[in-house]
Amino acid sequence: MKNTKQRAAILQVLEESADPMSAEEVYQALHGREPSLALSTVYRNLERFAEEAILLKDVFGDGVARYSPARRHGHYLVCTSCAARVKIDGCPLHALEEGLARDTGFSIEGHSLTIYGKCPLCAGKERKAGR
Amino acid sequence: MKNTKQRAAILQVLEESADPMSAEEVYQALHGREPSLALSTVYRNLERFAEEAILLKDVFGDGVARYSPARRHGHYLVCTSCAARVKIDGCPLHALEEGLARDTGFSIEGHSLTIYGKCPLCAGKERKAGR
DNA sequence: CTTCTTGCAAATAATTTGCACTCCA
DNA sequence: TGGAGTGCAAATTATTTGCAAGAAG
Repeated sequence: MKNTKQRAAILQVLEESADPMSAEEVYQALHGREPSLALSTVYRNLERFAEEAILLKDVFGDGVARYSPARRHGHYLVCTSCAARVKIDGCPLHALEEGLARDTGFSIEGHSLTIYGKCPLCAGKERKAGR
Repeated sequence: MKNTKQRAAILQVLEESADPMSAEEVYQALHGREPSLALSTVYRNLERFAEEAILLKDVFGDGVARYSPARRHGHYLVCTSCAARVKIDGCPLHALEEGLARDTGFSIEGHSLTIYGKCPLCAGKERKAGR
């Protein structure tokens, strides 16, 4: 994999972001720095990085794929009303994965976990509004 | 929510399917039974059912949303090469969710969990081919 | 050099939406 | 009957792809 300016920039943006980003968001973030960068280049490289396990690809409920550095392993609790997000500390799955690998012969590469619910604010609003 | 022939048919197909289905798949499955059914109706109702928590919506890595009966709670181990799927028995998350609800004030509605890896067959092939 | 990448523009594919008509409650 | 639900076709939106020009090793 060749080392290009565009690739470095894309990875840098994602490293600096606290949240997973969509292709469009990465593209917007880079318009200042790299005015000629093409959106398709962003797509191509995000996909490529995901294949190489450098980034983690996650398709959210809205149908938009978002990416985050693979090493930064985290899961979120997301509100289905306002999309507020709370990070879940710790990951209860490593133990499970070991057992699965043993039982199925799969070599585990990763996992995607998101928990959905209503945050206290939205739960309150809905109760008042009667949905 | 009114009870229509189309809605009943859509739910029935999903109940009978062992695997989560996309809108397109549901539509195809019903073409014989309900020749005039519109694809947009399938989309609208799947989305509606998901809102009502009757179905569980899950957007896979290929960007296609698939739905399954919400009561049938299951998680899968999927091969990133051939898409083979193995069901994971038991769900280790209910305990985690209780703790989260207490800590964050969220009312938990559900979660989505998929574990990725290579199945023994594909792992073998790649070793031979040298990727 | 020569192969991998990029930019651009055009092509896809999944999903959504406007509108007139239909059917359940 | 009245409004929720449907079918159809057109519109969106995210993502992909072909191709000629450009840059990395």
